[in-house]
Amino acid sequence: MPELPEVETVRRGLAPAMEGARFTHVEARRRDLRWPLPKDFAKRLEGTTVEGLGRRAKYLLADLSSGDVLVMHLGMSGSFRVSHAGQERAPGNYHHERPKHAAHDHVVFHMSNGATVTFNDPRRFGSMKLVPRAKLEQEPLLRSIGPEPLGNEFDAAMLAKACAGKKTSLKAALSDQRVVAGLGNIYVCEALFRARLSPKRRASTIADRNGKPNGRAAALVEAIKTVLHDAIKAGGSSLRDHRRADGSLGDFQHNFQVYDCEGKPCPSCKGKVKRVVQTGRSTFYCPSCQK
DNA sequence: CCGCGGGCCTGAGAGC
DNA sequence: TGCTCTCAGGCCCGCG
Repeated sequence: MPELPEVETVRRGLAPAMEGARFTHVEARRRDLRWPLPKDFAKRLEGTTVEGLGRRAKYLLADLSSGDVLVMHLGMSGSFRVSHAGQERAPGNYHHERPKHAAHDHVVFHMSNGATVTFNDPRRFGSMKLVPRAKLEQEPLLRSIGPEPLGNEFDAAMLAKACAGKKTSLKAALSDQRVVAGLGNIYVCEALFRARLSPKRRASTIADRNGKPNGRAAALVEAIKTVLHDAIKAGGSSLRDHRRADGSLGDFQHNFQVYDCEGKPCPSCKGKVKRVVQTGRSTFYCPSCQK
């Protein structure tokens, strides 16, 4: 899945189909997602209107007229597709059959504006949950998530404070949603490269003894914001699963400097990009540029 | 509390 | 061609 730029791309694609529209019919074709959908999932949605579609970290949040918030996560392989009445019928197919479901189409929203929004997720690490708006603050899935990296309040002081005293690596710290929201394996690698910091460096070394930020913290914040902005502008990265809601691919994978570039020349020094495994996941970096 | 490793799933791609 | 193996963008949980 999808890290922050991919989720934001999906949100922007879904918003025109969902905001201001009512769920006329909901199909919960498979309820055994990461967490089982409740039996009354479809019933609780039908008849309600989507007042807004937002995002927090890698979660999509649909604010509903019923007073619930529909919390959605794409897991590793989840995607949404939007289609409109008539569009799904192939030319020449004059039988008035219901459109066929593709494999792994688990949830289908039929909207009052004629849009059909389909959630597809082969690995089923994705999830949906209905949470009363008044209880959103206490929602365990969201409660301990750190600052939004593109928000004004996310700065060097905040990142340094979150990393101060951490014995773990910068790679692990930035991947921790409690430190900063929305980064995953790709954008952590890319941000560290742009900040010229080693993924193996101890996280605490971006702060001084009092938890105040140093130049490394400032460079890292700048790199995170830049890489996320650029990736959103490109519609996210399409490696295996991610597509925009209209089916088109994101473009940012062409701008990877190190991610998935093992053995290729570093764009900066022309040395070789190296792959190592940290906490069970691949890390890509340039050992000579990133210190 | 912290940090790590396992497990959840399916599919794509490499190697034989 | 077909089998087996490894790996994949995330995150919760239990362990030490």
